[in-house]
Amino acid sequence: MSEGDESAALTELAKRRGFFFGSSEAYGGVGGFYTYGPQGAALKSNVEEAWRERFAVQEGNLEIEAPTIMPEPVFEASGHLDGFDDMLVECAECGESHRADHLIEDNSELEDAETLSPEEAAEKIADLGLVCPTCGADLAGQSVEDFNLMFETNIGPGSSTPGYLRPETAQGIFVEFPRIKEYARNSLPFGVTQVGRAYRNEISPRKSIVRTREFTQAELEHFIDPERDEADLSAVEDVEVLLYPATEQEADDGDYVETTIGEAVEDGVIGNAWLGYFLGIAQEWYETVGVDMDRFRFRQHLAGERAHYSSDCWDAESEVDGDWIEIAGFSYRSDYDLSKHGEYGDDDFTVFQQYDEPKTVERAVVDPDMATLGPEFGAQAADVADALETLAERDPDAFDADEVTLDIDGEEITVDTDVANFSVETQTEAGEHITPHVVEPSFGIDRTVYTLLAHAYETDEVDGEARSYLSLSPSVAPTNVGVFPLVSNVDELVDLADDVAAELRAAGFAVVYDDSGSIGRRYRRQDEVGTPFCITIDRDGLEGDGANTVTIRERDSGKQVRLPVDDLVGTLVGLRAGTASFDDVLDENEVVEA
RNA sequence: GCACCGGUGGUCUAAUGGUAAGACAUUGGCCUUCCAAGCCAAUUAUCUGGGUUCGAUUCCCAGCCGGUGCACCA
Repeated sequence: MSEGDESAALTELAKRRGFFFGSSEAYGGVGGFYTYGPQGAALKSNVEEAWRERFAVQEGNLEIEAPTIMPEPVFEASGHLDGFDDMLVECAECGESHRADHLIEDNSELEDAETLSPEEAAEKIADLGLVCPTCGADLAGQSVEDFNLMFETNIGPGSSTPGYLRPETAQGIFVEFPRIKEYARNSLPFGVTQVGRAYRNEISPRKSIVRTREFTQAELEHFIDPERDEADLSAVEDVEVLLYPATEQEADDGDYVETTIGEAVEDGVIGNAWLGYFLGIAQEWYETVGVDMDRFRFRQHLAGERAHYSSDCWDAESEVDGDWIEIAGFSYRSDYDLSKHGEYGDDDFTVFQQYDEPKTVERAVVDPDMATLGPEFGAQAADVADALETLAERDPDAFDADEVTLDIDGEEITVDTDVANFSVETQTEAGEHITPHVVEPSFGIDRTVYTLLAHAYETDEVDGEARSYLSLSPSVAPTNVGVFPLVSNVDELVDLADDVAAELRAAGFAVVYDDSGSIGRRYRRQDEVGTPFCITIDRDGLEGDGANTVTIRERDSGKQVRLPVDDLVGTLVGLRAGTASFDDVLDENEVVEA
């Protein structure tokens, strides 16, 4: 398939066969919002379930579900309120939009232009006589527009409690950390996952479901003690990956690095073992759900691309139509998020870590005699006591004298040393409070779905007829199996087909029953939505040696075998789980020639 | 948000200043039919608003939606 055709063909298929389509089309449509049709919703749900199974259940992590709307202070703490806010100025001549704060900072001494109001920024642009970097036209007089990528709303009546739709699911995890750490019995490391919607009021949504204004993320926040918790790479060290490190991206003849997780971590290509671990299990997971690993890579963020608090960051990228699209990000976020919420929020975002051996320390302490200080200093008494405490920590020798001198808001105050009740005590410290570091694998579910569809889209020829089909993995295919009576006007065939369909549904399979038109048309229909297996009930399955048998056809090869009805559920369970291949089924049963 | 291109049944296309053609799909019927078979019949469309005009799906303007490029992507 040539470049450019893939997404066009996919979009057409997606609309026609119910994977996804632009939403609210009856009202003219709205940019950046998509509705998943029946096939797409099932596929997406299967992908989410597969992610849960791997990243929550198998890893022993904790899944939560936080609200999509949170109050303003959450986003003040997270930095989204400021950092997500862009000031744009548009050139009247050529129509280019530029970051107003960047223009001002580049052309003046000002280093914090983003703190200016839009009006102030517009004035500044006029004062500095700034011109459009693209065409050189004067920008004076152009208005500066504030654009925040978060959707704003009001919580409750009135506008006193502004809230925002979360721009990423992660904040819900960070904000609830104080409760979750209790649940986790204050023991690091532990991981918390969340699968849910996030919202960004994108300036320009593009490429169907690749960049939308409402999307689904699956995020894992793995909390560790950076001093103690080391990643165990034994399960992933031999996993082969295609890496595109920052150094290679910057080099003139930069190339991919084919290596294993173990080697990449050892050589320092991947800067952090925890990131290496998650890259490894992500690589394997993507393969099981059906990403074409020849069109998949891990790309390291360039230094300028990374947030300042992140020491290393990798994206998982898939290739569609010649473009690489980011489908997951793996970031070492240090203690940035929890520290910020600890600073802004009321609760304790630290974890108490016990030392292996309790430490004995000598500590200078005071126990100020408030009965004396109170009457003497009145309202200042508490400040004096605090100052004594501070002094004891900083300069215990000061208490050797008869008097100590304190500096209270610039005022010199002298008190008798006795009043302080100074002593040096021997204390036992069992541990310390630390702010955990966070390793964040963050997956874009919609982009994963898009990749799976694009990578699964195939065309070939069967008996001279062109066909298109989706070679989706049986583990995520929206419909597991089609059930067809060969013809619809023979009661015995229809009855057995009904029974088979009911039995498979009872066993938990998504079944499509279809008795319309020719058998070939029914196969094509299922091929096109990626149904991996179709079961046909024919006359040979009703009588004689073949009584109570059916044929099962595999989507990609079109090959068929005949097998007893009683074996169906067991066979399909193995095929869906990936513990059996269709080749195994071909070996064990009578092959039906077309 | 800007620029360019586009918007006709479910889908893909055609045509037109005088209400729209085809293919595929879909539905019903015939047919004991294993890979989009055939025959008969049926259903379904000019993105929205304004303007020009006797008359606009067609021409003009604006908007919306989509594609591409720019910018943006914390």
